[in-house]
Amino acid sequence: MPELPEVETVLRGMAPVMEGRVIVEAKAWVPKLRVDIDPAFEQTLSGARLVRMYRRSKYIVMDFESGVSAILHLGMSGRISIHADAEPAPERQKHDHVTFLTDRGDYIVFNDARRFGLIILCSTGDIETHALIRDIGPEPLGNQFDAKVLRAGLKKRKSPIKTALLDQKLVAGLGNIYVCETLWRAGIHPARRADKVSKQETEQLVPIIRDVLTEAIAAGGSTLKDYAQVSGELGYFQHRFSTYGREGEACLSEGCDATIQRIVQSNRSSFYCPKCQK
DNA sequence: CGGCCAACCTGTGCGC
DNA sequence: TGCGCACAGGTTGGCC
Repeated sequence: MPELPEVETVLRGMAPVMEGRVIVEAKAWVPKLRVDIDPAFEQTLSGARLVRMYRRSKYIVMDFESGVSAILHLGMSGRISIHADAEPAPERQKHDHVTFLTDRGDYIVFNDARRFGLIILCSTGDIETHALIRDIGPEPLGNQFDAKVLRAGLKKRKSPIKTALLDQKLVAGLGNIYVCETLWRAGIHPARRADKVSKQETEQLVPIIRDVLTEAIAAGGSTLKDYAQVSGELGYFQHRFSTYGREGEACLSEGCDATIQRIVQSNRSSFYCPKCQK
């Protein structure tokens, strides 16, 4: 599920239910996900008031009034579901790892089959310098991201452009799906060396990245299996994929008669049109 | 440091 | 129906 648009969708579902609320009960049902869950997790957050939630790259940050923050990452298979005003408590499902109950009686459940996700505690003042966050590049939808920054990042890399755009140090939040979609719109072959992407192409990439992400957020993200939104509703951007998962199908570019190809780069599938992307 | 691969872990879908 | 394999939206540690 979770690249930037999916995480943003999850955040927008969680924030109205959690911001301003006291977490009456926080439960961690497992000792660790990708990293250890703080042994004091339940004690620290139970009774704490959540004052603000926001997204940084693919991380969701929850600031509590006490000065502690929780950093949440959904990994590959992480999902959040909200059970509004649930009484009695919803039965715990397989792979439900963390649960919050608010003072309004809403349950928030973090489920993650593969356990590549994480939830850690950190002082609110130390978020930006935390090892998970500090090296992340600019937010693609923010003011810090522009052609100049992107060009500087691409020029010093000899890796394929596909790999470079997946690197969170260069730009935050892109994952396999949205890099494939971006490169198709930009007409750039995923195997092209990053430092061979021209200045003009780099200038085009910036608004393309913004457009792809903005459109995906507006669609509620992409749903590959199960649900994307906290309510259980499906995102629907997957119906607008130009390349991702479309190996052997027709290129959607006007007048192009080629079919979408799949190659493997750094152990991940890349989908592209051999005619449109050079 | 840059670049590449394996590893983390479970589930699903497909060919036989 | 069952088995084995390939593959899945992310990140990182270890090795050239």
